[in-house]
Amino acid sequence: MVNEEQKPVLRQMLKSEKTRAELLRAAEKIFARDGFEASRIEDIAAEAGRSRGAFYANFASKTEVFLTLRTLAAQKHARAVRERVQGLQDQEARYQALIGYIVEQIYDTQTQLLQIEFKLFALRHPRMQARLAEMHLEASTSVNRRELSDLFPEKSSLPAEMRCSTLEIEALLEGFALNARFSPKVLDEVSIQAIVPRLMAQIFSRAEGS
Amino acid sequence: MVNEEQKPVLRQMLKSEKTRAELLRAAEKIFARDGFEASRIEDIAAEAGRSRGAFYANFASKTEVFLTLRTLAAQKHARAVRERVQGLQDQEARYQALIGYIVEQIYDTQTQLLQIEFKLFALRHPRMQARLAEMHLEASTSVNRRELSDLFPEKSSLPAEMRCSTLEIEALLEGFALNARFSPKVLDEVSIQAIVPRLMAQIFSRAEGS
Amino acid sequence: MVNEEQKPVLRQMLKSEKTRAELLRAAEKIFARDGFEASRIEDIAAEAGRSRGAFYANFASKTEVFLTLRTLAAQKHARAVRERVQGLQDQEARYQALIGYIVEQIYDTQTQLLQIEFKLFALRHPRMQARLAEMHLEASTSVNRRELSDLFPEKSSLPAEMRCSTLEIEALLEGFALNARFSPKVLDEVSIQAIVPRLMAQIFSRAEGS
Amino acid sequence: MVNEEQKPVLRQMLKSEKTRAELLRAAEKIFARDGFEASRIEDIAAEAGRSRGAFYANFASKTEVFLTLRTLAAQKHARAVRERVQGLQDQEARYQALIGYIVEQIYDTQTQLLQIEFKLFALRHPRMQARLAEMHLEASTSVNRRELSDLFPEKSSLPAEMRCSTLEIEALLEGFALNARFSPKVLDEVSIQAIVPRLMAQIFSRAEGS
DNA sequence: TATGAATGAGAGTTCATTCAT
DNA sequence: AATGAATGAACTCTCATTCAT
Repeated sequence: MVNEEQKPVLRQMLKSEKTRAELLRAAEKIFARDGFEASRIEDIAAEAGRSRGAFYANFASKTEVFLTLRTLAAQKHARAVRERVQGLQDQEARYQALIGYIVEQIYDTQTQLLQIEFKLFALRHPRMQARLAEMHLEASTSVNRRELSDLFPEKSSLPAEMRCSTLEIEALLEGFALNARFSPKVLDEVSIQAIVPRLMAQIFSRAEGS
Repeated sequence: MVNEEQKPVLRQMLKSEKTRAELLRAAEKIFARDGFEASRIEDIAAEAGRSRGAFYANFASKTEVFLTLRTLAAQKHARAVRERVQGLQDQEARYQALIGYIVEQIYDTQTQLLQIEFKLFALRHPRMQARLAEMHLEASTSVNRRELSDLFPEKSSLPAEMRCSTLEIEALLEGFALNARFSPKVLDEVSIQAIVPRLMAQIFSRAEGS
Repeated sequence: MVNEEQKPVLRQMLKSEKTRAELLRAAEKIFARDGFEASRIEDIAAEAGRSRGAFYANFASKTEVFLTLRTLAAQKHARAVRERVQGLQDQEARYQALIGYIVEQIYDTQTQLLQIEFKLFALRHPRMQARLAEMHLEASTSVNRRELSDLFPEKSSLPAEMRCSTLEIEALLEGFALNARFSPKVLDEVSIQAIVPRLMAQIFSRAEGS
Repeated sequence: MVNEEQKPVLRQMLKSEKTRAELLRAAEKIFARDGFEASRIEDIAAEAGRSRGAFYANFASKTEVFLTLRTLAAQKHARAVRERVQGLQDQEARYQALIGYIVEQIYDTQTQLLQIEFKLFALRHPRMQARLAEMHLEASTSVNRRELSDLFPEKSSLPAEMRCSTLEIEALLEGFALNARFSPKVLDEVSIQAIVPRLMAQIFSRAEGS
């Protein structure tokens, strides 16, 4: 049987995939906790229950794992939007689902802090900046375009504007996530719920209450 | 005579004040450019035209100079607001002056990036976080309170809300400054002028056009 | 039947011999190219089209394969001398054949560089040095003794001198091979042909033209 | 007085020069003992009674200190030749002085092993090789040319040949030094004294005894 | 026997900080 | 106060070797 020979190899590959996945999860946590610069490979490896060597068997460098993480985050984001929006026939329902998802994002502080880290990283590595920004926007708007094209007909026809509103929303998310973490007592959930949806409405060109 | 001895001492003090000022200016630039972690004392000293020794003669550590910088920035911010607003009798004029100043701030990327760095620093040093957040808000709202108390009477009576809107504005400024630097082509000056004032209005008046 | 079981075993042994031979060839190339210290097991395995595991299935360590290589080189050298000299009845012809073989050796840079690496290795591992030097000379002079005893009758009776001239010749070969590789433009083939045979003659006959 | 201010600075510079000199001496010893690749910065620093940091305050890298060492060795060599030869009016005396110096060199095993290391380094770093070989020969023959031009009139007019004989002599020195260290019992001082001067004479185009 | 993921000691290098001047 | 040589801990990354398969 073919399985007789493939099984061990397959098991090894699965094991290795598990190590890689563990390392990615660990890296995400450590990067968000300590920031890119202050994160130590050893901490990432330890968090994953692996050794430094295992890290370097799976990633070429600290930079590589960081950027890999961003690509995966973009994919995850795309999947999440799709899941929320698909199946909803009503345009208003889809809009509300989208807004709901975005507001939720503020509370996923780890993700938002990583986004901030990623953008700081990009603008501090001028050689990569243009490429990274392009990749980031391509990933973000490709989701929006496919899933939300009919939701904002007047905008979807203008990719440039779509990219722009994507960044505007991200600006809100990142700014509020950072400040909520910085001063959770002052910028608490109640305050955020009170203001963010109204700001979002402005971005989506909808007057409040319309 | 006393002067015989004081003059050189005075000159020394002035010289040392100049060194300190140069180092602070340099630190601000380098921290904004490279981030707190990646900034090197040597680069700061070199940018100031001084040596590592001069740095340590004026500051106890990298952390100290960074935090000193924040205090100074808060004072500078207070002075700037005062200058813009004072002398304007008309309430609407003062409001416009304030809004104008805030929008301007987005383009002072160095300052906003430093604010982001500062907040990231705070939330990554849990022991200091509460104290740093308190200091930051005290400095920010003390300005607002004194200068703007009659401008937003209903708010100034509620320090908690004032602190909250301060953070909301900062969230906007930081989020937009970061993303404008990350992707200047997409989030250009035109886009920012189109959206930020409207978002600001939401925060201030809590109703568009009110 | 015995064959039922031996055949696969034999096949396995042949396969493993091939692997071992491939690894040895690869090791020789990599060691000569990069030097003992800088050579990586992974490079050797890759050059042999095998994996790290195959290497360790055949050799206990990097050191072991390196020393094994020297033993094989000595045997190969012995075989080569025998093939050149045997069957030549004329003493002068045998001398010329020998000189010819030695001069050829200079151009086998890989072999000479490995000899240099081997001797450097020996003198940097004091515990092994005496043993390695003894092995090396035993291998080298055993060839000479058997094959060349009647060629230099007065010398073959003095093993000590024979060992000495062996090292003298090796000194020439290694020195010239190294410098020819270091500066091939200056120490080119013409220069080498012009000088090395004359130097060799000095070592063999201990008098020019005798 | 000018000294009042210069003294401390001068003392610091001297101290720093001493550190650099100590490190160079230590590096020479360690490189010769362990080889370039196996030498550890920590060992060099410890041998110099300094820390790793002191090493990097004086040299950019392991490679840099190694190459610096070669330049210094070339200068030292030039000085030594000059000292031996200058003041000797008789051409034969100068020739003998030169030969004597060269033979002596064989016993300076540390220097010869470093030369071997240097050449191995060069041919394993193809990008630098041509430049290193050129530098090396320029340094070596510039000595010979100035000091020995009238000694070998027919050769000094042909720089190419001079470079060639330089390499030939180095080949001898390196080959014999290596093998003498490899097997000191067999290739002892007596054997070397018996053969090397005669080989040298061949290189200098002088029949033995002429 | 052979694979290659994983280990972990140890390498070169950096840099905040100290200290003699 | 200012210099800059020196320290040494800590970093990223490499690689000989081990081990489950």
